[in-house]
Amino acid sequence: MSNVRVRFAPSPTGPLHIGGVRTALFNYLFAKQNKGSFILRIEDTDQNRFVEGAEDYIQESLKWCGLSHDEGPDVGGAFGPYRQSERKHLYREYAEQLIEKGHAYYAFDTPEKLDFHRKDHEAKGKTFIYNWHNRLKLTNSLSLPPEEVAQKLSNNDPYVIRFKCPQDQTLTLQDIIRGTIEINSNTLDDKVIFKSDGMPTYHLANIVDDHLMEISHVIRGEEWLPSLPLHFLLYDAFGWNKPEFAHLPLIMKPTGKGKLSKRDGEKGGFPVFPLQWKESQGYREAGYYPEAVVNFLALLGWNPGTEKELFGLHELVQEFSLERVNKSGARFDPDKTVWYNRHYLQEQTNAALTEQFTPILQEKGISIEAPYVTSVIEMVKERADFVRDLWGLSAYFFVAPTDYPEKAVKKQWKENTAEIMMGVSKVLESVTDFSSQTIETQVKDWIAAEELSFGKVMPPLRLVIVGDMKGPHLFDIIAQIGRTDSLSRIQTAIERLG
RNA sequence: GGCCCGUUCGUCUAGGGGUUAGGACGCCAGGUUUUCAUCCUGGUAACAGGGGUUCGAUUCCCCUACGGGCUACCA
Repeated sequence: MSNVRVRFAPSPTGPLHIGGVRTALFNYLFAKQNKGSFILRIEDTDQNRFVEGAEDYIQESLKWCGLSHDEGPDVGGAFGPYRQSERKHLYREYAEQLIEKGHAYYAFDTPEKLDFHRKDHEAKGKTFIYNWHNRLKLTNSLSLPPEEVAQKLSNNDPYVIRFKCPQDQTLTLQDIIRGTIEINSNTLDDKVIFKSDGMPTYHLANIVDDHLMEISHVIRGEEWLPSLPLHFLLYDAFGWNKPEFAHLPLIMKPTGKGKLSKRDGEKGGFPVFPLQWKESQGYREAGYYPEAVVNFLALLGWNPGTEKELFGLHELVQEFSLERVNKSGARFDPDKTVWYNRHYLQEQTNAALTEQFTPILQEKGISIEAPYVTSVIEMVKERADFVRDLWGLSAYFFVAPTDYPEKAVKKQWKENTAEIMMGVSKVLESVTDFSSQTIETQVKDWIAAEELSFGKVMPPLRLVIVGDMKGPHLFDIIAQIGRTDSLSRIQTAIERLG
């Protein structure tokens, strides 16, 4: 494929949704696979919906995911500017070009009037469509005498420019994912392409910019499929070559109806945004690795056709293909995202995890040398899904237990347990080389010598050392916390439990 | 309502005219660990329904149902 150029074109109206991240990802993968360019274009033609900080948020999100763009508002490029608001001066000329060619017309109908028509039709159980069957009954440069049109224009009467949709045509559309789609042009409406505020609508700006920026493939969400006929028509009206199109399936709610929304995240306790946005937490803040987010997003709607499902970004670039993207919407599965994160956490080195865990330890008021933390991590990391899980899994390595679960005490603390623990204390005091292996051998020898059973010694010993019936190999823990701490934990437990 | 897109285990999906319909997540059970978790092994569970076409359909076609999207001077 020669000269692939794709763009991710979000609107800065709020935080980037996880579905938007996937659209960006698929664009990125396709571009890189074909040695092409991945372009970021900001579609801010609706000044009413502009949200402060949204563009920065988009940039930061893409960066966090590792999806760097080759051209964009921040890095520039040969086809700039990359914000549509900064390209404003371009669009009117193209809209007027369409009018000259007879593909578009001025329309003077007020929003109130149109609203009335729509409500009126609805009341009668019909749908109001501004197109071939009624455009001559409405107020526009097709229905009005030329003098009156000229008059209105010179009066600066507000107007929009509408695309004149052709009549009685069967349009044949091509989509890489969906194949051939046929549609009757009579069901289409004369979309506004240029607004009365002097800005183009999405449709015009999109086509003009994709053309000017020499976009080769338009990869976007399925919500755009209904406007594909218009876009085809627009390209033809301008006499331009079309890019290829691929409409991605949507990401749906884990349960219930409709597409994934901010509310679902709040209800289900999982993020729907890559980064924190106001009160909504992001994947980053929730402790996800970007590798995990990229991996599960890639497999949501795409698969390699093999049983492999662990992919780094680089592997995805190699193996991705639009042809293997599914047609149907995919329900979002929060459990699987956790599973992916777990995988990427296990892949971290102990040193990296130590670094990631240290801030959490500091928050808990623990300051201890890194090698200690690293060996603790080595012991507990296989149980963790997130770095933050590490604290719950390892707190007893840093802080001696202060109380013991009632249930465990009841089950493990018998009449002679204190005495047995005292005996274990003596063994621990006498162990010369305080390593896990040595401690284990000597304690076991002692148990044998005393003719005790493991069940009478080990469970209560775990309870006093850990403060709970959980954790790694007990002798590893004892060796890790050291002789002094171990002895004092046993002492404390005897005092408390009698 | 109209237009368009879709429909394989609960979920993500593989597959494809004749298969024991495969994998993953989740769930359940067993094993390991004298703990908990991990881990290992196994199990549960699906072709939306009805018509065609065909020797044969889950696979191709049609209809229905269901799901989804769009239907703004929003993207």
